[in-house]
Amino acid sequence: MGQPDVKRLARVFHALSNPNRLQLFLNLLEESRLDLAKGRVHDCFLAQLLGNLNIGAPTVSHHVKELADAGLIDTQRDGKQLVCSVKPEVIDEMRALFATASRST
Amino acid sequence: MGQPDVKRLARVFHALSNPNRLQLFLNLLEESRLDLAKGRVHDCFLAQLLGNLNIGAPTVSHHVKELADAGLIDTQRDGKQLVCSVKPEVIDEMRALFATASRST
DNA sequence: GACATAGTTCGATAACTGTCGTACTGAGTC
DNA sequence: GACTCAGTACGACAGTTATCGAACTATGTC
Repeated sequence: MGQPDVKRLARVFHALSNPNRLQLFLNLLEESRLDLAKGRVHDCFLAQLLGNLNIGAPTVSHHVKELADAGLIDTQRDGKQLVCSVKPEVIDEMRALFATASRST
Repeated sequence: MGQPDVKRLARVFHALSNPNRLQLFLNLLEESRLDLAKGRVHDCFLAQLLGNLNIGAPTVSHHVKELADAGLIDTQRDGKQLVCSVKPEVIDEMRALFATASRST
């Protein structure tokens, strides 16, 4: 028994374990929230997400692929640009994981 | 804005990015839940958490330290044994991070 | 076709990580 | 004190990772 998805979960966490990659993801998450507030679909170009980050394009590309492989984000091309979006399922999974946990009183 | 705690967050995720370490943490989390249900403090000895894990003592010790360094757990000695407990604050932090996020459907 | 833009692929490399075995420490028991 | 038990410290080693620069692809514009 035991949870059989520990490996997959670990891969998710691993994807978030690099500061730059995490920042990338948080930026995207932020964008998604904004877009939800506006009631439209989030269409976030990669270039937008970089803002702060001080890393080269190849590295970014690599990070995006890692996030996608871990199932954290979806990507698709729109012309020249790459459109990124957070996968809600993983968010739900995270929420579930920490939901029942102990609470400080 | 930009969150200044990205590095710390990344360290937390990093601590959970190894399958064995994650399993260790999940076991502890499970124990905590059980203990909360029983209305008593969680007093989980390291040895209990191992059950499934197929790794040597030195490695376990190393992982425990990583979890503690990342602020995920607290440890203290009780005689010969090591007592571990999940730090609620981090759980809260995680919950907050994923709380507002997009929801499917 | 020439050019620009946005991202990718391909090594290479320095740094980090997980695991181990061995040796150690500290607590408790006889 | 001798012994066991639970965990720790230390070094070593194989494997992984983040980042880079250079060359490449694909899309769109002139």
